[in-house]
Amino acid sequence: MTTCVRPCACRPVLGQDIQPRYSTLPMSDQITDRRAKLKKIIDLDVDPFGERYPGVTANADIRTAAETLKIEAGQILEGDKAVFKAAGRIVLHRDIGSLIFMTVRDWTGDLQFGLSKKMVKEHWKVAKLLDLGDIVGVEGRLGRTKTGELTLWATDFRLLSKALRPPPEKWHGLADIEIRYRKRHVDLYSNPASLRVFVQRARIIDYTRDVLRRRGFIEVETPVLQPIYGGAAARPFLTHHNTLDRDLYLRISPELYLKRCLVGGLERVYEMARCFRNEGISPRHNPEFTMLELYQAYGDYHDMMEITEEIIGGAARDVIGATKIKIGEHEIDYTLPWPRRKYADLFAEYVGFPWDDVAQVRARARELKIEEPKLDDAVVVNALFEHYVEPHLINPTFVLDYPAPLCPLTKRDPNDPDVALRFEIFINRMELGNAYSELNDPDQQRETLSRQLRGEEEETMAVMDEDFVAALECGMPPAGGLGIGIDRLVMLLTRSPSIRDVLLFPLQRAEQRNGKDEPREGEAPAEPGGRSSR
RNA sequence: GAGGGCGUAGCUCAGUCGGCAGAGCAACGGCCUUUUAAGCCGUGGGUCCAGGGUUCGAGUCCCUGCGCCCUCACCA
Repeated sequence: MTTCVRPCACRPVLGQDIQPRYSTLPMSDQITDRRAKLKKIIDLDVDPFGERYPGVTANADIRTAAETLKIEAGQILEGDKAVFKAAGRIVLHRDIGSLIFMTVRDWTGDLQFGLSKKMVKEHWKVAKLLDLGDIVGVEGRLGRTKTGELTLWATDFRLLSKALRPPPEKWHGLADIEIRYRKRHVDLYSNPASLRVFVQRARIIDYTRDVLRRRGFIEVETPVLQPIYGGAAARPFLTHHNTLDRDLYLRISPELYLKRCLVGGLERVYEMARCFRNEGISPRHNPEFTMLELYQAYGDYHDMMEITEEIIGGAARDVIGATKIKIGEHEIDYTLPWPRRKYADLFAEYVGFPWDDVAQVRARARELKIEEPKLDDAVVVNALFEHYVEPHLINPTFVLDYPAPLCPLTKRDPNDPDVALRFEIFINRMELGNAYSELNDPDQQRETLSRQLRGEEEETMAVMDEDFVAALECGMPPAGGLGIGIDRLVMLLTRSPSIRDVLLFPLQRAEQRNGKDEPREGEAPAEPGGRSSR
């Protein structure tokens, strides 16, 4: 049992010990100062960590209300309509003797609170002990200062939480990218733009669910722990269940389970699926990420194109409120409908010859120093496609009808067995979604899962899942299926250059604690204070 | 995994040719009833990411390690 890390029943301890005995962290001078203030506050018989504070109006709503109230500069309004209760974190603080102005931020925006010695009376002593970063609540009257700034003049004020650590620099916020990812809580409260990204992320996901609900889909949850991984070509994470004494994989895709749902008669299903791939990390790749997958019985990949447009184009229009959104150097035009281009046509257009001209494909690959002899034809073709075509796919573009060997889970074109009825949606050169007319022929499925492409590493190769094929043998309706990378979608719509900017807590390497960071739990605390040294 | 860049006060950043470790914000003490990144006077604060080397002398040059970012590869 570790010592108590929260002031709860042991709160009086805080009043006695300025150096709290539970902390293993080095105490900077600023933290020492704040703890000294904490003690003073407790000595004033005030709870520095507040309590329920009901009836708060959001800062943005107070601003809206103020527009209809017509407040003159220098005026403090009389009457019930001017009384508001608000709360938030102090982000700017101006102490002018017996008057304090503070800019207080909640998740809707900022509002100036005004505290005067005369108005807050017995609370004044606590008010003088406030620091940047503290969370406060105020009940008061709306007014404007003589410079016209909307101000909530406190008649009552409460300290709702003392901040024992100082916030980052008030103007620049937290800029160090590494610390923004490692200490996201600090990033969120000091960088409003970061907070907004995650609010918008939630709205985009809500919007997606609304679209699917309107279309009659139900949300299901399928296993993350899977005895056999499948549904994509990727290296999995391996874990182990002790009681069953059995190795399990973290899913790389929910596909094979969602298709079992189709077999069972759940005709329209989707999942916001956290997936895990044991691959490299990049601005577009995180080991865990969120993929929307959905399956619609009796549909095909054309239905999936409609849904893709409705989700992505709709979210741009209705959540972001724009049909054109700039990211990096490009302005993406989300105006619907989006062009449908055949893979074969794009290949011929940008590479210069047909994709099924094996001799030319091999020759070009050799020029690019692709190690083509080891690879299957289709893999080489796709390498050329990625090299020559994908850089041109800036505005949303559906790429249709892929070489069949690349698509083991996709129905073949009845008129051309070399082609699979699959599309990928590209935006800003990035693959955002992937959809099939789903293969529902169990014999063909068994065959495509058995066949391995040269050029794939052993771990990423499709794995035969007999249980899944047996499910297909029970009869799966013809269906359209779609996967959309939610993180990538959020990146595009929020203009975020890295997937880490849209994940609250992206995976980071373990810290070795050289330098700027703090010792971990259980390690010896550094010498407190530091003032005496040197 | 390969290549390139970065790491200095709590935060944002300077630091010239190798010659006393700097600024702003934040903090601390003082003044101030209308501030807007408040202002003014004063004060404290550094493992220059870590370890080694070169040198009379290293934040600076060299080597090794760690972390982050970018590009590439794998992948979505």
